[in-house]
Amino acid sequence: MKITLKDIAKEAAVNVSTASRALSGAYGVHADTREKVLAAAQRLGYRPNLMARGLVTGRSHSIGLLVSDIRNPYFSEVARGAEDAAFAASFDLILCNSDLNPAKQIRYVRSLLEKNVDGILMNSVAALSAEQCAELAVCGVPVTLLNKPAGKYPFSTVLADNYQGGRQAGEYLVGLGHRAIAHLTGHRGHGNFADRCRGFLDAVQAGEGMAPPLVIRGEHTLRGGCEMARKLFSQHPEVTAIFAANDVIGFGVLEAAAEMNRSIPDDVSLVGFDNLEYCALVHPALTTIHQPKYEIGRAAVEILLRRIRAGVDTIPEHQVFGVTLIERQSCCKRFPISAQLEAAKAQALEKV
Amino acid sequence: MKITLKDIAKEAAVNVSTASRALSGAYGVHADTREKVLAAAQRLGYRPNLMARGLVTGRSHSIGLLVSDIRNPYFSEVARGAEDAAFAASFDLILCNSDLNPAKQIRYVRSLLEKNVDGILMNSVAALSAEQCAELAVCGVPVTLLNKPAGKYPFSTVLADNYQGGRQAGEYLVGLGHRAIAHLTGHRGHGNFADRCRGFLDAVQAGEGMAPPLVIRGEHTLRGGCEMARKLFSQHPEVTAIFAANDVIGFGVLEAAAEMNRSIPDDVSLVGFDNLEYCALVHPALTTIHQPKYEIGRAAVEILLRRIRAGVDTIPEHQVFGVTLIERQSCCKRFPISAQLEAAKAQALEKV
DNA sequence: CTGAAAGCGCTAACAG
DNA sequence: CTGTTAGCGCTTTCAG
Repeated sequence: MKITLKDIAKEAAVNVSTASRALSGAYGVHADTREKVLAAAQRLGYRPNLMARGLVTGRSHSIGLLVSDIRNPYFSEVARGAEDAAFAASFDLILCNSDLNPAKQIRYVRSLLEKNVDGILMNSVAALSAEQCAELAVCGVPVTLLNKPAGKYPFSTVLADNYQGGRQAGEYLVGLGHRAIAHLTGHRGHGNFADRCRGFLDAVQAGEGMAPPLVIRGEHTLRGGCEMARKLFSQHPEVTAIFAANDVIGFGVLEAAAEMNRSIPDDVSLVGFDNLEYCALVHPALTTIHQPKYEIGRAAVEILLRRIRAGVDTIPEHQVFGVTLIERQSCCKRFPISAQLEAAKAQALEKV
Repeated sequence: MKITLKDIAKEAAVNVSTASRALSGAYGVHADTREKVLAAAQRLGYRPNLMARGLVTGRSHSIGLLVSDIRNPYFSEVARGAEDAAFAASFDLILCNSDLNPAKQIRYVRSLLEKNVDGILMNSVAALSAEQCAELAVCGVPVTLLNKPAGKYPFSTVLADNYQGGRQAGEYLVGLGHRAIAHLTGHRGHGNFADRCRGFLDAVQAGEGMAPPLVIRGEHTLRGGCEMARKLFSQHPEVTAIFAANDVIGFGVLEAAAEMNRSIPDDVSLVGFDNLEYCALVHPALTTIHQPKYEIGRAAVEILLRRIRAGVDTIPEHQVFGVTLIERQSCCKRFPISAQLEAAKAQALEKV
């Protein structure tokens, strides 16, 4: 038999509303009565029913977290940061794995809304149609997007500086002397990947004597990375460096390389993105672009929480986190055909 | 303005109760009226309020998942399996990270109960006191434990055959000729680790000419594994093999070995437990005991769901999954002092 | 088959 | 400061 407010009101010989006030620690209740109520609640082991409370207050004290797949260590880091921040604010986190499937995504959102979540955190609205985005925009609760610019919609966003990251990766590889570089990324329309790609392409195009960069698209998973790399290795022997749009893809490249007897970094250099813990453990250790995953998750719920308190109609916040290149063992210097060109440039510089 | 049942009742010119029945697809409502109601609901974009429904039905259609840390790839696999099963049954999953902290754990449980979750899935009640376990046992919702025998409490359980796994690891290492083997594990009282340890010790004790096995305890994380291994390498140069209680600890050993210039497997062999995806990627690839993580998560919620439907007072189910050793590159054959002994045995066998 | 009414447990005016 | 009174949105008897 569950203990309700009514029970403790009776026990303390007061009205339920008084009991409610006493327990919610509000003003307007005599110290003595409060004591009495608190004691009764204690004695009976009272636990409030949050559904009932939620029904009247309209808040559930829970937020939805929609990621493509929690098994991706990137998302488990983000999720942990998010959950810690939620816990600190006494909010619960409802975990949803969308697999980037628009139907699943929208079904999750609707279900979260039916449960009256106070806010939604989501990874990718990539696959969503305009109507679906519009539905989200007016759903009545604040939404913050992870790693995706909000575009014209009133969503808050928290992102790593994906453009700069892509650019740094590109510049690094170009600086190492690579002239034929491939980029392995996810399917088109994936927001953060698009920015990484742009940054990378800009860096490559700024290099001299570069072969036109090759962009290969596939699943952004270990399996996908492996498949893309197999294709690349067999069809494009000329490329000497790869920029993988995330570490997990990079790990797939490592697997494919081992399979096909291509040495990394001797035959081909590899740069990843995310700086997962496992980068240091794989062989060779993966050079990558670091982004603060845990902090992104935390910041995302903090921003969401602020907006929940302030109201959906307040203006959305945006936060971008810097990224840095972490050098490990997956890249080598190269002196390809353009070596002379570089030497000449060096001479020119010395004369100045 | 949110659309309620009342709105659609008015729109369809029926009573709310009729609308309710029509929408819940129940018997006892004329086909025509049902059509009318469904059409109205469609037109107005009606979405039921699950808090209100839950308040009367007493069910929330959500279950709590309590793990120590979702960043551990073991748990993200389990969580994904669990979430998929929950999604299939239209249940939501509330993610909680306990860090094995009893205070946090109990706070989560209480908060879940206040939210009226229909069931709880938890990883470890290790640190819980007897009273806390008792509280859980009578909390009113079914509980299923992951990787932990239920003991005397009425919890369902889903576990890998941890004893056999530990035993297989031990036998494998003994069979390879190792005579001084260490076991790196978590702190005492961690259910599944205890069984792995027993299995391992039994295997070692069954070996001939074995040095007494060394058991070192610490955090069951990469950091912890690293620390334990550092200690081991510096204080016990005689050990030639390590059984890590899980892969993550094993990864820590790899890191420590690299740091201290100990070669794995040439100087010391290493076996892990879990068979995480990253085992194949680390260097050297980790030999380990495979357990079906995704399936464990899925089975756990399926069992939980069955019990939710049948009632808390039904008898708990128990399911154990088999494990297998996966050979990779982290182990070497050894011919230590006891080589003669083995040779002698071999001769003896040949004569038979 | 359908409507009326009660109530899930709680909060929030509104009087007193 | 405290009690009374309404609901929140829904399901579920209970009559009709």
